[in-house]
Amino acid sequence: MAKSDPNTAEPAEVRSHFIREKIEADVRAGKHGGRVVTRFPPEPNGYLHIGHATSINLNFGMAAAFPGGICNLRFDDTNPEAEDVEYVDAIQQDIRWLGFDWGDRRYFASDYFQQLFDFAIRLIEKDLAFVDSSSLEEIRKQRGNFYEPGTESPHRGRSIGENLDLFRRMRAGEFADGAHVLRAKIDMQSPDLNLRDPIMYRIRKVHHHRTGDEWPIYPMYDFAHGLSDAIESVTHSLCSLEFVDHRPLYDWYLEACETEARPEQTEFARLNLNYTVLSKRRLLQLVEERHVSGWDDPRMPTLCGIRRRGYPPEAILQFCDEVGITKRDSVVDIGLLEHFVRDALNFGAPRAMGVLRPLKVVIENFPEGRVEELDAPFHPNDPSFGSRKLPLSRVVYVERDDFMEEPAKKWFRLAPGSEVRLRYACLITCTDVIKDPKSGEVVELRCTWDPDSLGGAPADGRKVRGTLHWVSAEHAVEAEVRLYDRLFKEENPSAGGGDFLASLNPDSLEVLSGCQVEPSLASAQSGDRMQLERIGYFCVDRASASAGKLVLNRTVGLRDTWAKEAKRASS
RNA sequence: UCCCCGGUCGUCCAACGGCAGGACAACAGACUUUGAAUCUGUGAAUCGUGGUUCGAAUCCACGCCGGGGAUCCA
Repeated sequence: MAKSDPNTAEPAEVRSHFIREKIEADVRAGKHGGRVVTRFPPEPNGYLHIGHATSINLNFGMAAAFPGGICNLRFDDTNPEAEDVEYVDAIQQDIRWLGFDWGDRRYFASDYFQQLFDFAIRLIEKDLAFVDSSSLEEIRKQRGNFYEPGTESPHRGRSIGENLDLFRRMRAGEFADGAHVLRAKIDMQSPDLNLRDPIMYRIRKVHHHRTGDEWPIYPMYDFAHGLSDAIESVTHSLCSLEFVDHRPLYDWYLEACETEARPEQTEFARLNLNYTVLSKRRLLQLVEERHVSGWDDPRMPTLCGIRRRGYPPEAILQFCDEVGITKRDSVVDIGLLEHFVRDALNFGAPRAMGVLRPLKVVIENFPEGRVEELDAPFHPNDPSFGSRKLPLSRVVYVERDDFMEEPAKKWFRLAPGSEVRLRYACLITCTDVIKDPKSGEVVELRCTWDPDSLGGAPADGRKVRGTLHWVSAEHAVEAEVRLYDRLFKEENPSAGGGDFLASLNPDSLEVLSGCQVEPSLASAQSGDRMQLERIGYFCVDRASASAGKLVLNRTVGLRDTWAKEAKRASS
């Protein structure tokens, strides 16, 4: 076998990228004392999705790639209005699930509110910040626009003493929301609008999920982020491309505050995937408007969603590595993710048999009451998985789709008169087709078996092309199966500024009840993954426990070249 | 009209002045008790125009195309 077991295999050769190269060069040059400290900085205002996995993998991965490297988890919780502990908990769970560990280095930007405040005082004392009492509209007007420079605030010339006094009183809660802001004194003429006297603090008398009502003022992202990095002695602050324009400001704050550590910001392109949306706003909308059952709906691109769907974390990591890190903004085919999911599950998931849409088959020359116990391996190419016994009896179920009354060409499954193999069991030949007299629907097949083919191999060695999955009717376990398809019909649901909900795929979920699966699955536990042979990979949904029945989620289907050919022939 | 970042097979990534290569997808075949997996093979790209150079995907200029940037969000 070319590929070995994923548990023992070397990780695929490490693909380099410009950030890894930069860090290597920095370490070689002894920059930042030769240390590597990164951080993953989620805002706790939403659930993590597959796009975040790129950043998590990068930040934790780079830290792990260098001796002594560390990666902090830091919640960027400077805007209490949207943030919540619910998200903090979920985010931690998702990162752990991906396999990363921040040790005891779980931080919050809000842990630094006092230090940040002190930095702000220092900037005022250096006459690099001032309290502006302009209204929101006035400040917006002062900022100018892309084509016109800004104008200085009339309060820009306040004395240091007055600024200090005002800012302290802002902190003390003496003023109403919006009465004043603290602004950095930079350059209203700058072509980079971020440098036009950006706001550092605003008054917001709202409850913070960690600091409670202690602070009536909250720092803005640009001020808080770089300084938080500096406080943590982060060396490499990796973020997405939309912050490129903020880098001069990031550096300005560090310089102005004369921080000891001088972290460097480097930007990379965030992940885009076709047939899905990856914006917090849209994901939140899907949840709130009940287009999906929740954040962990298996159709969601959230980490909890794909976890429930059955995607193994190592597949996601491999996907991240394969996609790489660049500054180009690109759209990755969801098929690549599915490839890695299949790849991981092919090696890691035991096989089982289950019939989604049962068609009854009576084996007429199989004695009533006889049960054959047949040995079937849990994995065709890995004996370490062991095997189980499959009971074979006179009545079995096969997949409805595996029978064609008028077979297509190159069809080698069941059809009147055709001989097929029941996997690991025996050869059967279809002798009769029984239909519902009213509807004409095929309701039962009558077959005969070759008793000398027990186990699936005919005594005379004749070739039988078709092999079908099946279950013994009297031994089968009933299950509900949820078939998932892509959530959106369009490659880019958000294209053209139109309503992304318009491209929601109405067939993204199909629930099948009355499915029949082999008895060994009766003991399957929530989260267990398996391949249902010839159909796809599945995992046991957490609803199984409460529903009192087996509920399986289809993680991803098997590649199906027959379906592809059939589709081509019909079109 | 301003600033910033990008443009390499259908898609994603590599090639760091010296044979444009890999992965996914596609296609053809081998093997097969999963029409899976595996194996073999095929087709498929440097945005354009100039310039520098013995030699340019790579450096320079101009153009074109795409993305981002004006919140008391991050």
